[in-house]
Amino acid sequence: MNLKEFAKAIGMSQTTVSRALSGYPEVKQETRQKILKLAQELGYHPNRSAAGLATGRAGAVGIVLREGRGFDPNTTEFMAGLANRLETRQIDILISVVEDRQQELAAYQRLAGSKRVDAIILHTPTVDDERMDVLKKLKIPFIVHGRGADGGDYPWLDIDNYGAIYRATSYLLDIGHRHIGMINGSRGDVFAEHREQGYRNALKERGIVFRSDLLTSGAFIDDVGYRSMQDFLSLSEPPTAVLAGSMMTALGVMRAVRSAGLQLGADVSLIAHDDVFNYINADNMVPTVSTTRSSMRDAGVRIGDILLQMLAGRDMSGHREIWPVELVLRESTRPPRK
Amino acid sequence: MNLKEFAKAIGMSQTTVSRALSGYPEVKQETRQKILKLAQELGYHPNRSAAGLATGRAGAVGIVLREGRGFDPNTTEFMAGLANRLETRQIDILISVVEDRQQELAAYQRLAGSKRVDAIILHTPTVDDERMDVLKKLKIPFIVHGRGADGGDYPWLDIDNYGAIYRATSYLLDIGHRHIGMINGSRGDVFAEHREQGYRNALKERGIVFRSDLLTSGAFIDDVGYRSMQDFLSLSEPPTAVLAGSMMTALGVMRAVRSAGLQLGADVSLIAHDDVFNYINADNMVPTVSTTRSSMRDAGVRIGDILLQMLAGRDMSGHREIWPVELVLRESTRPPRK
DNA sequence: TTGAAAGCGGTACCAC
DNA sequence: GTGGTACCGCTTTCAA
Repeated sequence: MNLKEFAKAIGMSQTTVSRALSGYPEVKQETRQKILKLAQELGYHPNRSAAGLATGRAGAVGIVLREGRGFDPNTTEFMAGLANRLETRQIDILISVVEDRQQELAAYQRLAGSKRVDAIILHTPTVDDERMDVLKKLKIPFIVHGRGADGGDYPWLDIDNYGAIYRATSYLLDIGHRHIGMINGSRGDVFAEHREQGYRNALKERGIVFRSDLLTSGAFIDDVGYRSMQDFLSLSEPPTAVLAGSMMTALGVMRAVRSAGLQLGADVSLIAHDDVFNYINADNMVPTVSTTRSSMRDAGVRIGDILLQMLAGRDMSGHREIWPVELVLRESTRPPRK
Repeated sequence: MNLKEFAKAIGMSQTTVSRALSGYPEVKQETRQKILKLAQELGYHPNRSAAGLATGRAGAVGIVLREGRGFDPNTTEFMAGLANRLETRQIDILISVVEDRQQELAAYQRLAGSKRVDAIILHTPTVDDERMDVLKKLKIPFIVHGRGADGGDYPWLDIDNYGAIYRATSYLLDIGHRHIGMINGSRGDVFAEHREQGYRNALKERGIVFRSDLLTSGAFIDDVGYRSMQDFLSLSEPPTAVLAGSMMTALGVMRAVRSAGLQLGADVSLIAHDDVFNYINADNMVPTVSTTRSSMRDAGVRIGDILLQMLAGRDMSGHREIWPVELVLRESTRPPRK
């Protein structure tokens, strides 16, 4: 059934029906209620393609994920929050998966050019990220989860990665650690650079010399945590405390510590960054793991909010948000053995 | 730029341009190449809403996820495969997130009614699943990942959950275990029922009496594994081997075993089902974990294949696929202590 | 507050 | 092999 048929069936004009269903104010309250009810009963749903063609809006936002990186638990958690928020306005999320940067740019071209989405969400910006410029040229609204190296003139929302690691490192120094290892995110990702700065500055302020053999970087997977920790433990002067970039990394670290016959907390301290997943919980580990905590899901919800405002035509170009990160101390952090 | 403008700019008719871009055979090869090149250069992309309106096809498939269940690592892995396959034909994936079954059905109504998607992917069917009937009534093509309790007359792809657990259980019995715990998926999910059948039948064939205190069920999260295992260990006759429904569950099991001062492999054997994630690896655990293995990602790719055929108009209604599951033995399985 | 009708940008039938 | 043009179903201006 289309609008014409439906309007005829209930004895109204197409115009009035369309207005009633789209919530325009000029329709009498009573008329709207009646139409809404009838649409429900007869099962009439406006055709999205037709509406999109007429309005120029797609009613969807796009997000492009890179093969092998995209669908990790982090992104996933973020999307759950995002979807949850957008669902309230019937805005759908359109997902594309690409293999490399090249293809990603092509995907933006396609999504924007064919007007398949009204806005785009960019995530995990890198130090030399060209994507923001590309999207600007394509004239499609976008928001960045994370931030560019330049903190550019587009809306973004990021957590305080610098502050989180600065505080975590400072805390470890406060309780006496002098050799602190760090297993960071991938080199070139802005958030990882920020974390490294936080780490280095905390060390510098206490006059501790930075040791390059105590810093590794890589994807947030168990294996990277394991190998990095093994490498650390084989050093002539191994770290007495370690910062892990994610809970997955932390799992690997814990594994390496156990394999070496050491005890977490007692022999080696650990603070991991926790994006808060429901299927893996720092409080449930043995020992419980200290974390710098920030909810990926909440970030998704908030970005959904901002997107909805952008779609409503509000100018959000100057919007920036930096979320503080909690430091939650648990059993995995103790002063070093004498 | 729209078709009219573009066609005029390159001195061709709209018809020819449209046909060339959509790959219709009647256009001369040479003409097509020229048009393709020009479109690229001038940055012309057909408007998807307009094309959708004219063809009645949306160029997207939909998948509805339930809050708190949807975006787990399993679904996520599946989607990566799916997206990868659909991308080759520029079919997008549209995601909706809902809170309960009620809302899920409403989402299908909306997706189908407004012709936002051309097909729908259903996953994790339950024993009394009404969704397949709803979609049939909505007359929208769909495919099920998993299968209904009735193995109904719609396309589906599933792994051999029954066989996987039957074999795993049989193996444990073969090497001498007589008390085998099972931490299953959520009650009511068809795959979990199949697994339970496999478990029970293997026991029955060896004349082992089923013990209800050795069977638990719940979400595939670390915590459920931990608690279930703790409960098992507190029994007067605890199991000497355990089947875990997922790798997340396995992590919890391992935690409980360690907490109890026991050693995996030596004191308690473990076989976990592994959907193959890249960020957590059974080979990397200590000890390495035996698994029943099936790639969620591959299933996503294959479902993408089938969907593309359905969209091409092929009748797939009788399509069924059951994938075998590998049993991979590692260090976590050993004969019970005497 | 309601209605008639002109687009929105493609597709695909029909003619050449 | 190529081109003219009547739709596809909704939104929104303009008029009543």
